[in-house]
Amino acid sequence: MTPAELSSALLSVLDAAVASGDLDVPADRLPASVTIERPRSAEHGDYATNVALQLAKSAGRPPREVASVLATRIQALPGIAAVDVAGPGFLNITLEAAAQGELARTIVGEGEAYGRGATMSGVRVNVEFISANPNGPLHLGHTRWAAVGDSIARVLEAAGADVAREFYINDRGVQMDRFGESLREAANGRPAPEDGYHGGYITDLAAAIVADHPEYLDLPAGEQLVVFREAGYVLQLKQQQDVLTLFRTEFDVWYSERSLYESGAVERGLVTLREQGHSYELDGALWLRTTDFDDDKDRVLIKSDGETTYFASDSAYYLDKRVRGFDINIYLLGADHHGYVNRLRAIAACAGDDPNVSIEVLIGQLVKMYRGGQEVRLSKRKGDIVTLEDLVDEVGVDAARYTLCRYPVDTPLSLDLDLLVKQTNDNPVYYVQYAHARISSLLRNAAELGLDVNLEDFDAGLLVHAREGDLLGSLGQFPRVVTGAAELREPHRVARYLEELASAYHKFYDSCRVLPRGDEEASPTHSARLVLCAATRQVLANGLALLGVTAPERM
RNA sequence: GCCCCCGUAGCUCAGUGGAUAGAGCAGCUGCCUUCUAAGCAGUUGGCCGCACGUUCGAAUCGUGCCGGGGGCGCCA
Repeated sequence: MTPAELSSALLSVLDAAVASGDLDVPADRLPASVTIERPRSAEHGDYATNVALQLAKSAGRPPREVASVLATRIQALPGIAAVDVAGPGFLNITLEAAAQGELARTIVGEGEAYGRGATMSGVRVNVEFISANPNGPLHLGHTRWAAVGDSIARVLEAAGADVAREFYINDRGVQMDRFGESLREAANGRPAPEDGYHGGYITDLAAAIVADHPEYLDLPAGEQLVVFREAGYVLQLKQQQDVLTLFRTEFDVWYSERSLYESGAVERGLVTLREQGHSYELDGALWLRTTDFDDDKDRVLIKSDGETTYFASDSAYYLDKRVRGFDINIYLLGADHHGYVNRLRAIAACAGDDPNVSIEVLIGQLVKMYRGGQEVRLSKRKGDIVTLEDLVDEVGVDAARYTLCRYPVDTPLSLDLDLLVKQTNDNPVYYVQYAHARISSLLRNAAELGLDVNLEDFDAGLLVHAREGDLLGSLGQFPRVVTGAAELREPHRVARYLEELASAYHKFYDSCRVLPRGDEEASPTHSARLVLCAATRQVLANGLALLGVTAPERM
């Protein structure tokens, strides 16, 4: 029996109790679903529900009395071993071993589909993340969004949503010109301009461009800026794309800011905003009245000198996403962009959308990094940067992705590079991966003994050990963890869950022998445990896949 | 000044209003002649920043303080 099945069974019990008059609760006070949770302590049974506590007021009776009415009826359900009323009115439910053990069969049968759901089926979601300027390598901040954004997309897909991963290329504006200028100066053997970029990558890029196009150096300075800027753009974007592929983060859409202008999207966007009546002219500039929607000041779309602002691009970009038919547009932005939240929401509102539905801005706190006990400062201008590529070289894709996904994004993150470099079990990713490798090895050994994972002869009632019960209980939580992570856009819940599951497995492994020893005959218990192992391996693999981390067969 | 985030064990951090607040690391102590010891078991460690409020029940929700970080542009 899965937790979901138990929950709906309890709802039926509730309805029956009300229908028969045992409980007097108005129909509109009945819950839509019954919450089931795993008690922390084993003495509180396999599952617990607080439904009696919540209903006590509507029923006009003490919680324990409500609980006791329900307990009698729950006791009569198939697969229930015991029901206790505890504390202020909790119902603690213990399942029969066979009912609980059947979960292993369900998981092995469903395979990769176990944990996937349909709660967001039919919802079209755009997840935009990283969105860097193509004028330098992706740094550690971008790396956090790469790992988290991609995992959010994976978790949403697992919940049934139709997801597009999108990277907005900030390829317009003065930063690009500074980039071109810095490349030109480097190509000519001159130091970078005061407000330009200084990193070693500039020298390398400039050299690569000159190698391909020595004739660029013969052009006038103004033209050199343009050709170096454009050639650098192409090379740098390609480098970003390659490193993201290495990081297992694939985008469905690379959306160029320039293309908003070339395609007429900006024009169309300005027309839409004017039609909705929220733009106006003042002092020769065109403004959007975002203060109508919680922004603290109106924003300029077109400056008095005729230039469009970055905000105009943002508006046009949102309106273009809208035309493309997304129900929810998720933006992952750094903490230094929190001032953008209200104006992005105001864009949606000005366009006639409900920002509470169509726009979600996830503000992530910055990543700090320590090496040798000293904070590593990041500054792209100075070239003193730790790139995504550096991090992957040092700790590997798995450890990097897992570590970055393990924390909620609104927590500032401190990474100790020395610790990550060690690749010991200081890093929980190894603990989880080790569990998967351990099971894989065990299943290989089983195959050599001629034992297969056999669902036909599987006797769930043999899984009676306390550690087996704990493991089954943990396995049952997975679907709820996935939908919760999707709804809350918090993939770290998957990582934390996997650590719990791995722990439950290691404990089981320590006290329950799976394979027959020596000359021992293979018993039905051995077979049943083998199915339990296979189920655990499946859930570990499914969970790691949601984080973009590999599930190794051997370590 | 206004806005956002954070404050939980020595350190890094989990904890979607539930029962005795958890994990890893660090410290101490045990467990490998048979399935991976990257493991398991035990032990040490807490005014959940402070106060008041809402609730049957608050680390969690509200208000006010205190402390730390970040942000305010006809910049991009």
